[in-house]
Amino acid sequence: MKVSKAQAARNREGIVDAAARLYREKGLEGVGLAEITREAGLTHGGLYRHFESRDALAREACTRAFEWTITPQEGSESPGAEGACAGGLRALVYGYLSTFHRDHPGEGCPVAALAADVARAGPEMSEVFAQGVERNFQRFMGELQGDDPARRAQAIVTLSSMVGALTLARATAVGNPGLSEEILATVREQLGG
Amino acid sequence: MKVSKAQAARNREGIVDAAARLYREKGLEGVGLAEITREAGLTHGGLYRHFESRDALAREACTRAFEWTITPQEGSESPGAEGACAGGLRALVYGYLSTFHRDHPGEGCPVAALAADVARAGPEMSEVFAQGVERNFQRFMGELQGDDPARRAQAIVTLSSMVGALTLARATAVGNPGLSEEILATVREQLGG
DNA sequence: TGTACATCAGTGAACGCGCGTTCACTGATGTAC
DNA sequence: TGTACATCAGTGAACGCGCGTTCACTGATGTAC
Repeated sequence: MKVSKAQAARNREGIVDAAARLYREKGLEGVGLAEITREAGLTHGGLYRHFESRDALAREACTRAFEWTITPQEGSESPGAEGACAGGLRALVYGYLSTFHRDHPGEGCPVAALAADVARAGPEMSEVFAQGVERNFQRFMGELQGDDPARRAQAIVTLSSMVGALTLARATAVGNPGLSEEILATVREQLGG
Repeated sequence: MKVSKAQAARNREGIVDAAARLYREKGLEGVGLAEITREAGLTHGGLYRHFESRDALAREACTRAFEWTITPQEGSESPGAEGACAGGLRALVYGYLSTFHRDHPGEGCPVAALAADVARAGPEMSEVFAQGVERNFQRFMGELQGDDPARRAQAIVTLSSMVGALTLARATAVGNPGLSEEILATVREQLGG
């Protein structure tokens, strides 16, 4: 049956939200359209009223996932002995390299969850992704001090380390939990002081 | 038709080699058994004489991929002004964070290519992967100076940065080539001096 | 060394299954009068 | 404001396709005598 325009818009948002979460959890190749629409409380047939194709939905889901932001870890501000690290930055690093973030990719950083899939998903997806990455670099530069080119370099290096460490921690989490925790702890202490 | 034991062994190796390359190129979910056996010059039916299942082959392929080693980049030794970086290390970093490595995942680092897929592939695969990662940390520590716990920490941080930077560079390569090159250059100059 | 035959690596058709996509249909919405 | 009807979001069956896996079969290998 038909549905009000407002409800249709809400349904569309629900599909994008479900896709953004499921793709991060199971990978771009690991989820079908039936599962995504079911998660949004719909059936798969109506999906093409909203999206041209599976790839078009995946691109919107990727954009949506990039609206995610790191949750600063509470209690890691260390007001006394401040390391080689600006105030808010330490909490960001600790939040990103946390066991919770490692174990909840569906609500986490889209770069760590999707980058490898994106590299194989064609030019349009790569463009969407590159814009998200650039926006993250900009946002991260706001947290840093120093002159501009050096600030940007530091943002790139720090974010690369965080993405790499989280990726390694996830892949080793089940097979060698001690190693996984060691990677998280080592890199967050290095970056966060 | 039957085939000599020596030929059968060679065929088996060929399947594992093809799988190790194709999985790194297209992801664990992006290649079928038909394509892998075809690449090895065989048909798909006989695969189960050698491997219990698709997952068992994938595990062997992952082990095989971890036999890969970084090719040091020639001409990047910089014998005069040595940075904050040991001799052979600089060439390793420049080889890893090269455009060539970015564009040839099939013969490259299995961590950057497969980590995200491995995180979703179950406990046995995670164990295989964790062993490969640990072996890479050990190998990298051999290139570093300093006392042991610090050496290990440096190996973990450096490898995390390299994996993250290569992953980011690959995902953005088509959509924003300038950004992709900037990431590679920034991180290799930071790590390699 | 020669012969007879059991073994088994490899072939290719077939299976059930889930995928992305299409489409005839339903019925509440929203518009024209 | 009320009525008649066109619109179109959503349903669910159906499609062709490729997947992992199975299996009857082939015929060279390698062994027993």
